[in-house]
Amino acid sequence: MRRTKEDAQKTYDAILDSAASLFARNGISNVSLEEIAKDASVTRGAIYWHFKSKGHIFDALHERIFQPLSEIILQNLDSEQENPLQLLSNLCVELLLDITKDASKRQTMTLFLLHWNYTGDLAKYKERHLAKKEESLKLFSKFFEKAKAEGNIPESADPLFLTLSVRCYLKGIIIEYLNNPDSINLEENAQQLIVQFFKQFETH
Amino acid sequence: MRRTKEDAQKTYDAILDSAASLFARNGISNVSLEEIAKDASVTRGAIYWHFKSKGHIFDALHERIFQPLSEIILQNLDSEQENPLQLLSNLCVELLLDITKDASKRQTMTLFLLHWNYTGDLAKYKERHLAKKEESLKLFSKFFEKAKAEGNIPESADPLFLTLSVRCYLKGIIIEYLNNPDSINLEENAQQLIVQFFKQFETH
DNA sequence: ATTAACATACATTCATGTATGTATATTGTC
DNA sequence: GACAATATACATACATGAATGTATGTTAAT
Repeated sequence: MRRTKEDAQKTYDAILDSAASLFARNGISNVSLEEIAKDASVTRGAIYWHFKSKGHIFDALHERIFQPLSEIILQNLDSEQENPLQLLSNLCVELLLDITKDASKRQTMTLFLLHWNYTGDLAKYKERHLAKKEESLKLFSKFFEKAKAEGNIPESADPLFLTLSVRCYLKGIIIEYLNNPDSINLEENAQQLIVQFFKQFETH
Repeated sequence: MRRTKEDAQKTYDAILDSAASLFARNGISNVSLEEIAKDASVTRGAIYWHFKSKGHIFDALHERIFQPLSEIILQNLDSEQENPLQLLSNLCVELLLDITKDASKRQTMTLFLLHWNYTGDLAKYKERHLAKKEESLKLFSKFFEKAKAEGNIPESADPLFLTLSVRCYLKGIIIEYLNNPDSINLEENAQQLIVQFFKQFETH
C-alpha cells in the first residue's frame, strides 16, 4: 500500500490536524495515539512512521504554528502609517477577533496557553519552545521602542516593561475566553477591552 | 491497624497535600494514585478508603481552596478606609506578592489556572467549579460599584466590564509567572504592574 | 463484637512501542 | 522503455508495563 509523496504529506498533515483538535479539547495526556489515528482515518502504524512519539507530534505542532505568528507581527511592525501604539492596539484587537473566528487558531492557542504542561516525555522540548515564544514576543517591544522614539510615551517608560504588561493582559483575556467562552463576548468587547487598556499609556 | 479519628484526618490531609503538590507540578493526569500514596507515606488502599477516585481528590482540593479566597476578598471589601479603587489596587498587589511567598497558594493557583482540564472523569465537576469561581470573582465588581458611587470613575463606566478587565490582567500576570517565573520578577514588579494598569481608570 | 481505617493481592484494561507483513512508488540498469 | 531491485508508506499483530479498581485480609478503636 505504498502511497505517493503527496499522499504521505496528506496523511502527515491529517495526523497533525487531528492531534491539534484532540489535544486542544482533551489535553495532551488524555489523548491516545489510537484516538488520533482514528480521527485521521489511519492506523497507529502511520503515526509511528511519521513521528517517534506523542511528544514528537506535539513538537511538530509547535513548529507549524509559531513560524506564521512571528511573521504576522513583523509585517505589522513594518507598516509605517500610523503611530505605533495605535498599530499595536489594532494588532491586539485583530488577534482577539481572529481567535473567535478561526477554529484552527483557537485550537492552537488552547494547546499552547492552556494544555502545555511540559512534564515527563515533553520535558525535553520545554526550553526550546519557551525560547521561541520569548523571541516572538520580544517583537512586541519594538512597538513601544518606536513609540518612545516618536514621543508617544514618556521618556521614563521602559518598553520591555510595558510589553510585559500588554502580554499578560492579552494572555489573560485569551485564556479567560478559551476557558469558558461564555464569560466574555470577545466579538463584541475585544475592541473596548483593548482601547480601555491603552488609555493607561496616554500622556497627559 | 485501625487509627483514631484524628489520625484518619491527618492521613486525609496528607493525601490532599501530596496531591496538590504533585498535581501542580505534573498536571492531574500525569500523576498516579501510587505516586500520591508514596508521597503521603500511605498505600493506595488508604486513598481509596477516603476518596472514590482521582477526580474526587481533585474536587476535594477545590473545596479546600476556594472557601478562604472568597473570605479574603470580602474582608477587604468591608474596610472603608480608602477609596475603593485604591483598595482594589492594593488587594491585587498583595495577591501577587502572596503567590511569590506562599508555596501552597502557588500550587493551588497552578492547579486551577494552568492544569484544570475538565475532561473525561473530571467533566462532572466542571460546571460546579466554574460557578464557584464566577461567584467569588463577581465580588471584584463590588469595588467598582463603590468607586462609581463615590465618583471615582465616570458614570458611563460599566463595573462588570472593568472587573472583567482586571480579572484578565491579573490572570495573565499570574499565569505568566507560574509558567516561567524567570520572565517576571513579581516581587519587584508587582506594584508597578498594577499601578500602571490602574492609570487607565484615572479621570482627567 | 463490630466496624473503621487501612494494607495487600489480584484481575483487568489501556496505551505504548516494536516487530513483522505487504503492496506499491521509485530508482537504477539494460 | 521494460524490468527487476529496493526502499517507502503504511497496516497488523504482539509483547510489555503501567494504572485503575476491586476483593479480601488485618488490626485496633469504639
